[in-house]
Amino acid sequence: MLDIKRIREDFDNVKKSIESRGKGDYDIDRTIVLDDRRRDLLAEVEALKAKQNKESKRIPQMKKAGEDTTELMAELKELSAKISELDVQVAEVQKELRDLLLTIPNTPNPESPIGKDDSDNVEIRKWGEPRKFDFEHKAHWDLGTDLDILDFDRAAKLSGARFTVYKGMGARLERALINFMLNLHVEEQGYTEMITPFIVNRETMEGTGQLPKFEDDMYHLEETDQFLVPTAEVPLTNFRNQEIIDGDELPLYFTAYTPCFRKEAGSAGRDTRGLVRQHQFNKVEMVKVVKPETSYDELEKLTNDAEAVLQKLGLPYRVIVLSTGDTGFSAAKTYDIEVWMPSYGRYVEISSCSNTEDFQARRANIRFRRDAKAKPEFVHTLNGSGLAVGRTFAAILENYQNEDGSVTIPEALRGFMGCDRIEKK
RNA sequence: GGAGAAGUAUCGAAGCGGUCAUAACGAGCUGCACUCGAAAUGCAGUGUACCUACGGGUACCGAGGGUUCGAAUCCCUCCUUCUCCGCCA
Repeated sequence: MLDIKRIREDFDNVKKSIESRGKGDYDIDRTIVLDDRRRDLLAEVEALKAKQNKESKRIPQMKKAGEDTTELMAELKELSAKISELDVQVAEVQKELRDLLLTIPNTPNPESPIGKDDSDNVEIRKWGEPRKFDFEHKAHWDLGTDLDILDFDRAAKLSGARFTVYKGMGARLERALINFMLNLHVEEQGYTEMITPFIVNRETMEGTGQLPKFEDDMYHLEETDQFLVPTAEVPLTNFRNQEIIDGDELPLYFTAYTPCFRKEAGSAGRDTRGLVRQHQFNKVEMVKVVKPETSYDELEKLTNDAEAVLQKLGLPYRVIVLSTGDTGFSAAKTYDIEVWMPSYGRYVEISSCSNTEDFQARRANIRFRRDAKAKPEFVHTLNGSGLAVGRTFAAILENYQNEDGSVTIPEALRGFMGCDRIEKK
């Protein structure tokens, strides 16, 4: 959520920045109109309340003095009615303003390339060389099915399209990846491991920006008005919401494995085969809660932390910075990490690392105090996948496949797997 | 799921429908004094947000409603925690 004060004071720049994302259905001009109205109403009602407080205090005094309070009470009753009326109006305007602010995306960082979509993203760096195959390589869905470690058909029978059953060494590999990633983040990169709820309430989803705009993409439990998490970013970022954190505690580094649930509404026909786009997938997520002046350094480190996973697995990747038009709703700046996927013949997104600055912190009300006497300030929050496990699984199958259909296990995973290859039984 | 109890500022905790609630009291924290220094002690200060004609004003006692001239206090709904029972990995 943007600061209404900032919108007021720097209106032209904020508006220009938002509009660099491309067309949106939000009306920024209206925030000022509503805020003006809010201020007027507040001034009016607060003056009346001041009078009400003052006059009401006279009643016990008058009673004590034996005076008649009937007239004053009648007067105050009228005043009270007027205040109630104005209070309703204030509440309405405030709600309308908040609802509007909740639909306005974050202002992109000025360094993000201006552009309308992913075609304007800019490659920052590359690591590793895509493998040249001297045999006809297969896609991971065929490899997985042939090795009998992935079962898409029976998953469809259980649940529907875009679900997968991992079987035998497939399940083992998925679990190995989760453990490998978590160990790396915890032991070498200083993150605190968390296991969070996979179901969260509406307020929590609002805090990170999934709601109110993207409710259609989320799995909703109607009876209790709760949601299946679309990413661990949601519970991890909101973990300290509504708190004023002691500055000495910062920065906070959290990591968690969760399954992620997404309806993938609007992506019909895209990536229909394989593990790339599922309704339920596993992900290890990293979240940072930091002081504002450090957040861009932290973003670089966060991105490096995610890259380390791919480097240790020996998977070729590139890092791109998203254009303003492709940057997510809550983010000010985002690096995507894309892994080389032979079946696609291109790099495929496997991690997304974002600095949301104070956008989520405002929504979730996460503040900190630099020292005992300082005023509370909003923190900056960052999140990044480290990594999407299913896509990593797919990348390993495809990049490490052998001519006979077997798959070599990357060095770093062998301790978790207890073997160095998966082959047909 | 059933019965009961409780949610007050950083923590503990008091609080009759108003006149010592701008939330007592205790602890913590900050500053000062005392001290070679520390402890102990003493004194002072110490919530958040919004509005502002910068003089002040308003709101917040789990959340949201209601009654009243006036609500932390009375009523209703919901949430959370604790205890007991039931069920259960």
